[in-house]
Amino acid sequence: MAKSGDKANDEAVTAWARLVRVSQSLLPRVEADLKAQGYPPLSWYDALLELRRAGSKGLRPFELQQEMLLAQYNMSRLTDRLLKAGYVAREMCEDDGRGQILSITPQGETVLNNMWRAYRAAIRKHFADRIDKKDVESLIVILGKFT
Amino acid sequence: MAKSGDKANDEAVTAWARLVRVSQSLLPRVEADLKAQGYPPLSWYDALLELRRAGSKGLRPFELQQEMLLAQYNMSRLTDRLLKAGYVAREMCEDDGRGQILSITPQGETVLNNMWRAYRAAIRKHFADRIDKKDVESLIVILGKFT
DNA sequence: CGTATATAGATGCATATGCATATAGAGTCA
DNA sequence: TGACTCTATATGCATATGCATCTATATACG
Repeated sequence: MAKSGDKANDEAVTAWARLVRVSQSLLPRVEADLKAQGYPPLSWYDALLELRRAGSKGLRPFELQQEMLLAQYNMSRLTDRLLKAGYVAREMCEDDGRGQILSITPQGETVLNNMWRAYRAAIRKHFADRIDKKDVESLIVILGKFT
Repeated sequence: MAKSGDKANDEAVTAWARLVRVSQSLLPRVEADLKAQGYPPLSWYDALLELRRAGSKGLRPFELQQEMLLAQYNMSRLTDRLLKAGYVAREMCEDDGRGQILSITPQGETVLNNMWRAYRAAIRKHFADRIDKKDVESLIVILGKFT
């Protein structure tokens, strides 16, 4: 941040800086707690959660990729790892010869459930315990405006 | 997120999820704008900014590292890149034989200034233009409570 | 002093990410 | 149908990150 002579924008820059700093401070702590308990990265959790939501009809990789705001090649490689770990299953897509359909396996569901306990505890410890109810509600509303 | 039977904590989890999602959505866009204009990553900006703040007395790598919430080896490698680019200078520390002192070079100052224009524009476009004054102020207060 | 422990910083090796491009099937339209 | 374009997914190669460990100096303490 530097001089700009624009009060409103300066404040927005401050808010931006805090947003970035808070997330860059808290996310690694949460991830570290999960890792310390032997769990995979949060991206695995996000993918498995989406796949469970999708239920038995599964998801195409490109759908998951859009949902997770991932680059295509990162989705491709995350898929590899999840397949290798046995947490997702892949079948070829019948109506699109280029495509595949991913779905969560029972082992995937198990790890998702276990991760959720650890994740919830970490969110509580690093975030929820440090913010009051009113601020939580404000954040939900304000951040919810960013689509 | 899953069932927990705890209303307050559920809300905190929602706020957490939005915080993570907003930062994971906006940061890459901002970085992409900078990169499209030929600028280095934001971590370079942060380091150069801290070094400029420190002035002529410079900073020890470990101080910069703490300030930037970086792992030690990442600081070491960021230092390499900044040195190679000519944006920082390194001298040995007189009162600590293990240490060094980093300072920003004139080229570093130039790139910092130029990056700032692009960074400010990107913050405006992706963040400031999408949030109103009241919410900016709320964010500053709420996020400021985290450390 | 001498030994133990702590701190600053670097680095080899494994894994992850970004970038460019490849492959192959789908859609369009003459 | 054939030529073009578009979309879904994969991958080689370069760079970045994480992890463990190394070196060297500093500090503590008997």
